Amino acid sequence: MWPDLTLDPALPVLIAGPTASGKSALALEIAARQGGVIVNADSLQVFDNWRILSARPSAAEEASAPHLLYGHMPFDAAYSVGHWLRDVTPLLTRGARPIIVGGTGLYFSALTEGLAEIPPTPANVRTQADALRQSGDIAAMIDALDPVTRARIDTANPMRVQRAWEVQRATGRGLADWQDATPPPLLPLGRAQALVLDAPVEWLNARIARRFQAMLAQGALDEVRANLPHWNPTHLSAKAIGAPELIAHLNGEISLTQASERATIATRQFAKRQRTWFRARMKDWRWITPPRT
RNA sequence: GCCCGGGUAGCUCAGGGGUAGAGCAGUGGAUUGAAAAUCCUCGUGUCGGUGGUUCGAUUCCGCCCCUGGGCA
Repeated sequence: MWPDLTLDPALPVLIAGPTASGKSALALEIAARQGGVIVNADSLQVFDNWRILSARPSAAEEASAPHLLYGHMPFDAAYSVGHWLRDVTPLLTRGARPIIVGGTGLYFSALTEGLAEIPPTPANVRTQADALRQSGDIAAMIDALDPVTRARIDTANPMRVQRAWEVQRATGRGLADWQDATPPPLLPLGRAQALVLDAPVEWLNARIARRFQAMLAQGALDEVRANLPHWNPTHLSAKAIGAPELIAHLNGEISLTQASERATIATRQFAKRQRTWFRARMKDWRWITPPRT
């Protein structure tokens, strides 16, 4: 399948790639050939409620090699790149050689480039910030920032503004200042074998469409139905592509065909954003083209 | 066959005598704790065809073609 892929069995492997590009299959193949523990680097596959919809490895696949950080968080948990980095840290020094695989570019950047050690935002500060942002007074939040942070962030992006405001408010120190004090990375590129799957757009788009139909055939609708009683759009797990669409269908708002179309389009748009991230941030990774299937 | 609508960007449609514009889709980009999130950028297309009127027609008129509805 991957004939010319030579890897050092002792070095950690990183596998990034757009959704539906075949990352998990590659990870399994490497684990089968050389051993190692497969570690999730995908922000949605950490949740326990979306096995099918988030394209997590199947139970059989998980049984064929050790898998960590998959579905280990409850559906209503808060999770972020900071949590993930703390979850990954012990795995880098203990146990089998990690094969870290996922589509969340930010997680990989945090791992290989470092992440500022900013304390978590207290709930009351978050609540205050949510209220401010929702009141539409972004300008007031921008005004409260120090000049360096203000110049560094995208002030047209309310979420980036809110994040900077929360850090300032909660720690009394500017976001830019924190970022400038970022510690060295846990796993610099030089100590890993970093692979990016370079999937041709047309090939990937066809796979995306096919995969959503396959998810439905595997029971995605039942999986979503099971979430209906506790559905809450503000949960992080509710951001899973396809979840809001299938919820809308179950509520009788749109047809299954419409839901499929919307979910497929959203997945394509997501893959495009991933490609942009990888192109810009993973120039020094090893780019490999998946075998045609 | 007759009557009334439509035929404009990949899709849905707006507009209107001086060669046209929105939404969606798509493109490129940003992105250090919501990142499957969030945000920014980019709109030339025989305005169905063909004759005519006009300085000038995608816009008005004739005919033709396609299409939705109504009457027979």
